[in-house]
Amino acid sequence: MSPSTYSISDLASEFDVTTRSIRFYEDQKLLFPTRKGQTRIYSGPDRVRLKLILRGKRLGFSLAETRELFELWDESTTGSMKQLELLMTKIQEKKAALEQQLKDIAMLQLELDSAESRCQDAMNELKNNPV
Amino acid sequence: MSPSTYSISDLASEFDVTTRSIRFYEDQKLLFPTRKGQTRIYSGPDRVRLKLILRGKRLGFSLAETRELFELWDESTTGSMKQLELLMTKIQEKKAALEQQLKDIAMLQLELDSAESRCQDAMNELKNNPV
DNA sequence: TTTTGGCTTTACGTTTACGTAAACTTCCGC
DNA sequence: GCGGAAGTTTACGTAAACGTAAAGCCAAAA
Repeated sequence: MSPSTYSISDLASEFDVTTRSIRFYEDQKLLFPTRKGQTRIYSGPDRVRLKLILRGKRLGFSLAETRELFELWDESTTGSMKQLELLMTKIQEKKAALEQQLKDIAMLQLELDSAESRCQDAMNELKNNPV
Repeated sequence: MSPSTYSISDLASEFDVTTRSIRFYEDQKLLFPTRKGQTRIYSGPDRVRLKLILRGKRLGFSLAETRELFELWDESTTGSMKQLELLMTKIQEKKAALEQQLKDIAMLQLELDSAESRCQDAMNELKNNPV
């Protein structure tokens, strides 16, 4: 079964990032591993956070954005109505941004498909009509 | 009907970017407007290029990546088989990257939906059970 | 004619997200 | 008990993508 704690290099190799990056995320208040002496110990939830950070990055989220979401989420457990409404707003914003991204991807896929077939045509032409 | 040429501020306002950015893209060999005296004149194809640059940016493409695709595409008209094959490879790579992005978005949408309903629950709870 | 608005170049500054090197501790196997 | 691997902190360096003056050209309006 999957372990319940991880070393920094465990996570680094699993997600293919450098330990430097992981420490940097901690520096930016995105991760809060516990310590055993000086050594960082990462829990299951820590690991999930890292996964979310990286997913966010692949989608163009800045670390600051991701941190803001984490903070709102964390505060929401103890939060006032105001806090909850703010969180809700941010969630809607991100959802809307993802919708826009889906559109962008769809457009780009069409263009790449078109480019692909033009490219294919050119290759066939070259085969049948060598210079 | 839509004009066939554009000033730099036309494009800047249409796409909501600064003229500084547009000039920077030119500096990075992504755009090649003609000149009337010193003033830049953008054609329809130039405008399309800018749109592609910005779409790429929203999807996390670096300017260098986008430029490489542009260059391969431009060279493909006069290109050898080698060139065409390289272009084809790059197109496949981008398509694969977009597929990954679709997965990331799907995952994140699920998580945001879940967060949204938890948030909604917490808000209802607060309404029915005020502190 | 002057001044205003938009364009230009040049160049240094800034933010984000790390890379990289130095110098140090801790533990593990031999 | 010693070397090496893996961890740590501190701190300067870097690439990308612009921001932000500074200083000047040029055409239309006042």
